[in-house]
Amino acid sequence: MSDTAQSSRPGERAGVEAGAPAEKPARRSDATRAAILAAARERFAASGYERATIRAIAQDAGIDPSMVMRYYGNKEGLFAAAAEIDLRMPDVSWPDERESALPVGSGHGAGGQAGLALVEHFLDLWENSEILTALLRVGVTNASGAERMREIFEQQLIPVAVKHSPDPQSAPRRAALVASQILGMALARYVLRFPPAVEMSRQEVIDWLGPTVHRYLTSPDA
Amino acid sequence: MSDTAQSSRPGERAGVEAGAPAEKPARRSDATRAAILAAARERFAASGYERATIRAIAQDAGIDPSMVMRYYGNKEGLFAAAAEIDLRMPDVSWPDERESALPVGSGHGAGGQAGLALVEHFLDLWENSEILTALLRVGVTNASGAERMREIFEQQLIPVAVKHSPDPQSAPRRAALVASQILGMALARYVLRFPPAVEMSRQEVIDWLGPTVHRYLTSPDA
DNA sequence: ACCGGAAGTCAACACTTGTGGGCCAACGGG
DNA sequence: CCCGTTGGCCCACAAGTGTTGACTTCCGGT
Repeated sequence: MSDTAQSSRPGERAGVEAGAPAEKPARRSDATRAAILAAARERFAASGYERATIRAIAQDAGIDPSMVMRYYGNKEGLFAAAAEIDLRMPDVSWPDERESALPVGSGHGAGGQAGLALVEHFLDLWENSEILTALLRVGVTNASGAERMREIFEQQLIPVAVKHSPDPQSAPRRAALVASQILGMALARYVLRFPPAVEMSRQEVIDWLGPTVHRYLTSPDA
Repeated sequence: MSDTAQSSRPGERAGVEAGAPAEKPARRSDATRAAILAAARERFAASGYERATIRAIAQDAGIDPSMVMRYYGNKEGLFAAAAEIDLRMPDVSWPDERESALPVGSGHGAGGQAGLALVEHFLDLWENSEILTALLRVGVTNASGAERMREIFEQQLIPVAVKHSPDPQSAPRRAALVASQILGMALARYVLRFPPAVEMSRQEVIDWLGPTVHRYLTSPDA
């Protein structure tokens, strides 16, 4: 009800976070806003929603807690801003039968290029940004966090599945299967840190999950 | 440091929770203890560690918050007690090449009985008790919750993998892969509630995940 | 040089949380 | 029948939370 919050536009262009509509007034406070967002992502990723206190985030960003309120309205608004993410899923022009000069899927051969590439892409995402960890940590205990994950799943993952599934009607289920395997590995490897999952090499993960994901996407079934 | 807590023995024998050492003095307060534990599991499952307040748990159990402290020492102690779980993994005598009069894995045929049975077992576990949801919700944001999950993984899941993997040395990694797929599906279906994952029928889940799990367990690879 | 507004600080609020101490009631063996 | 033990409740504390409003500082345009 209180309209204390201002427009709330991020503005950084690093890594994964946010798309690039660009062309904003460029306020003087943009640096602070970005600092807050970065600190928020870090804290949300490290501690989840409840333990990531506004005070701690503000301190990380080197400003006063009240600034967070000023710029993002309340804690939920801050999370909503921090959890804005573009998975940058590989486009329609999928590297499916490409020449592939890279030694991708080394030991496996017929693993299915689409599956391998997908797993690879998500490993990159997960390892180069804390935002997915934050999203997962919050999504598991917080209603709006879960809602945000559902949105991302629907808007960014299902479309990919549509392009690759033999039957467009089965795409959502296939996307859910893919998500389950990829989120599950992220859970085991980056959040719960099951030792064997952590110790697996990147290539091992790709070799094991690639065929699974590929099958979920393309196998003719129901 | 304070030894306020008493011995803390559960005592119920329902569903999944706890093993059955049995034969305890049987105190007069056992009913209350069980009520607390049940309420705690419910709250932990529904809200995660931080939002499951001792006060709320006590109210659900119909007693005073201080009783929780008396019986379980502190909140962590309560969680530790509530998260005691026996997965009751099918024994060595695995239904691997059995006659299998049941129409298990109906549509799939060569899906691998071990994989199918495992997935089935976990679906049962997940749907008949809130404890696994509690464990997952807490494990994702709480250090000792994650630790508990690692213990369960190591003590109850790896042994199963050992029995089925061609190479005992690769068993931990195989167990981690299995865990990733099963936890991931639980995450998508029971926690994040991705609509397509929720709408899939039990048999569909079994048919899709069964072969994956079977491959992770038995496929000769690294 | 002035001034309006933005950026930022400070101190406080209302509330919830985990936790502990003190007190009362019921029980059951001697 | 009595009294120690046990089960239970009430109240309070200290710490930490999100959130707010008033105050100061700084900047850029006129």
